[in-house]
Amino acid sequence: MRIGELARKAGTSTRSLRYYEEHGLLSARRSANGHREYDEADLRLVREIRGLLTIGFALEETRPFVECLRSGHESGDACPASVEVYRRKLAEVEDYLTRLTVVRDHLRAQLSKTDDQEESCTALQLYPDPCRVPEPSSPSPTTSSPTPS
Amino acid sequence: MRIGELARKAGTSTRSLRYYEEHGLLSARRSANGHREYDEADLRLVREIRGLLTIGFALEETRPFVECLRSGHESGDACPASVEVYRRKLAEVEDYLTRLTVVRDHLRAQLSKTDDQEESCTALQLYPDPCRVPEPSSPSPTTSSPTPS
DNA sequence: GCTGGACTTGACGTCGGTGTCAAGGCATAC
DNA sequence: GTATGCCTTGACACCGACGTCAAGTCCAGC
Repeated sequence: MRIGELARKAGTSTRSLRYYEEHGLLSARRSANGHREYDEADLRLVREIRGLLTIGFALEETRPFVECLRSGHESGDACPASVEVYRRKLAEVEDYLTRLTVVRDHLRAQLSKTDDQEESCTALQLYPDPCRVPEPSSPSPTTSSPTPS
Repeated sequence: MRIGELARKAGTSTRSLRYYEEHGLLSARRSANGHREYDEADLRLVREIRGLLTIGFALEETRPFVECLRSGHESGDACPASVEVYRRKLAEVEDYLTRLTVVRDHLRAQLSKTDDQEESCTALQLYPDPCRVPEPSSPSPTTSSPTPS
C-alpha cells in the first residue's frame, strides 16, 4: 500500500509518516515511480508508534519498540530495551502523578479558602474592573503575608 | 529597584521580566536614563506570577491574579476572575490526573505482563539486535523496581 | 579616560510533532 | 488532451516561555 492508505489505516497523516521515516523509525520500499510502498508489518509498526505516542511517549522513546518489532518479535515490548523504557516511563508518570496531586490539593485548598471569603468580592462587579475593592481600608500594601513560595 | 535586582529577588531572569512586561503583566516606571524601576508591589506581583507558573498555569492564566493584585487586593486570588481560573485549572488537573492514572495502570499491566515472558527474548541475542541480554540472571520480577535512571 | 557591569531594544533559536503551502511528477479517467 | 488526485521533496509556521547573542547606552570606580 502507499503512504495515503497507510496513513488512513493507522489513523494519522502522511506528514507524520514521513516524519517517522525521517527519524529512522519507519522505512519504505520504493515503487518504480518513486512512491513509498508499505506492507502489513509497517502498519503494525505505525500502530505501535501511534499507541505509544498517544500514551505520552516521546517519539524517540518508541524506537526500542520499533526495533523490537523489526527484529521479528511478536510485540514491541518483548525486548529488554522496551521494558526498560516502560519502567522509566512508569517512574516518570508516577512522579508526575505525585506532583499533580500536590497541585490539585493546593488548588482545592485555595478554592475552599476563597469560597469562604467569596462574598467580599461578588457584590456589585459588573464590568470595568476585575475586582473593585469594596473595603474602604487597606491602602498600604506592605502589610501582607510574605512570599507564598 | 532595577530589573536585575527584581529578577534576583523573584528568582527569575531579566529576560522573563521583560517578557511579562511585553505581555502586559508587568509595568515599570522608567528612571531618567531609561532603566526600568520597580518597587515592592512589583516584586509581589512577579512572585505571584512565578508561583502560578511553577504550579502549571499558563502565563495568560495569571493575568486575572495580576490584575487582582493591581486593583489593590491583598492576594491575587481574592477576585472572582481568579477564582474562576482556579476552578478551570482544578478541573484540568483532575482530568489530567485521571488520564495519567489510566496510563500508569496500563504501563504497570504491560510491565507485569512482559516480566512474565521475559525469558522469551533473553536467549541468543548478542549485538545487532536491540534484544540483547546483559545478564543470565535477574530473576526478580515484580519485587522492586530499581529504576537506574 | 578607561574598564567593566548593568541596562536598553531587537531579533533569532529552542523543543516536538505535526499543519500547510509550494511546485512539480505520475497515473487513471473521461 | 485534460482534469483530478495521489505522490514527491523542501521548507516555513506553530505553540510558550524563555535563552542568548548583538550592538549600543549609562554609570561607578580607579
